[in-house]
Amino acid sequence: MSGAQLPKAICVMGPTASGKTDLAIALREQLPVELISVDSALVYKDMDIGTAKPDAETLRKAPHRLIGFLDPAQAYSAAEFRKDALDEMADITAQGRIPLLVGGTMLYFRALEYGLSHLPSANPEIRARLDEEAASVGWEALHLRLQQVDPEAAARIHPNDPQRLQRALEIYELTGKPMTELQRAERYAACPYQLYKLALLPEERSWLHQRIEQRFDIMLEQGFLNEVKALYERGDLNTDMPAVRAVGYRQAWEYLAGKIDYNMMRNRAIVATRQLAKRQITWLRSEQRLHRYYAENYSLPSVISGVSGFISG
RNA sequence: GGCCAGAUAGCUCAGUCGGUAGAGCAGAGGAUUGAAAAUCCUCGUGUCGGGGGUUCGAUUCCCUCUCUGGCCA
Repeated sequence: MSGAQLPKAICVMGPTASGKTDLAIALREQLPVELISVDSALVYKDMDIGTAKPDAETLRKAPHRLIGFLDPAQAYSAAEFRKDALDEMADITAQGRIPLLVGGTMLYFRALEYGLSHLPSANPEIRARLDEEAASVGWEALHLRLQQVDPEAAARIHPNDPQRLQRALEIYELTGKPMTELQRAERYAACPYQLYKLALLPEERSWLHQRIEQRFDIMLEQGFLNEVKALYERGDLNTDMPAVRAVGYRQAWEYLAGKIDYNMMRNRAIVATRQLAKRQITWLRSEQRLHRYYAENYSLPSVISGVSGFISG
């Protein structure tokens, strides 16, 4: 139903450790595509090993956009991603190539495809104040307050979900309008591209679990702890920052702070990665018009022929 | 070899003054609009180590065997 004249773009989705990067690089070797990363952790500089960022040599041969451009002290957002990705996509399209978006941050894919409501961006002062309030009166009290100003949002947001509670209250303070009302209004234009979405999903969860564990041990061998130590010793980073909350980094941080021992760090990091993969898979289940391939044993030629059909179709 | 303490959900453990059991973690399912690798919600039947005894009834008491710690030789 969307215009056939729209430029094309490809999405390669999948949970962490499913082999998305390898597939994207293989596709780039055979098709006129340029890669854009869709990953909330890969945006950071100095976080290479623990985020499983493609190494320098790989990036030289197969450049990825939206990788390693942000300092770990900075926050990023789905809205910024959407804008940055659209800019990169326009650039690639102007060169006569096709954007291939690869990653595992499903909210970013959604924001790109379906757009976002017109909402104010995060306001650190208001958030800090709400945190203080919550510390003294508790989030339940703030949930009650939300009930007064935006009963629908209060009904949707669980009292134990501080992050969303805070966001809803923040929006109300910034705009004087309930978040629900703003979300009902029209969203920013959705993606002005024709998307071909494919996903790598494990047929057996245990296969992914094994890969996750092996990959973390390789990261440790590659000096993951030194990488985190360098961040830790900067002194200006803390565990409230999105970068430091990333899977693996958070656990390594606790280890460096002497709060947990090495084995606990390793186990918790692996567990956190499995849980991340599970959430990613949950997103993928509800994804519409998705071309699904088994991560364990898909056939590259058949993926290529599917994508080529889309490109020339 | 003797003595003591254990053996209960995938793991760590609680508990039943005898009426077949429950937490945390793990795991699974779900939500997801400027933090999203985040933040939340829901889900717990397992020969209560094996065998025997007492009892209306034993995972709970008794005996015995096996295994695991610790102490003494």
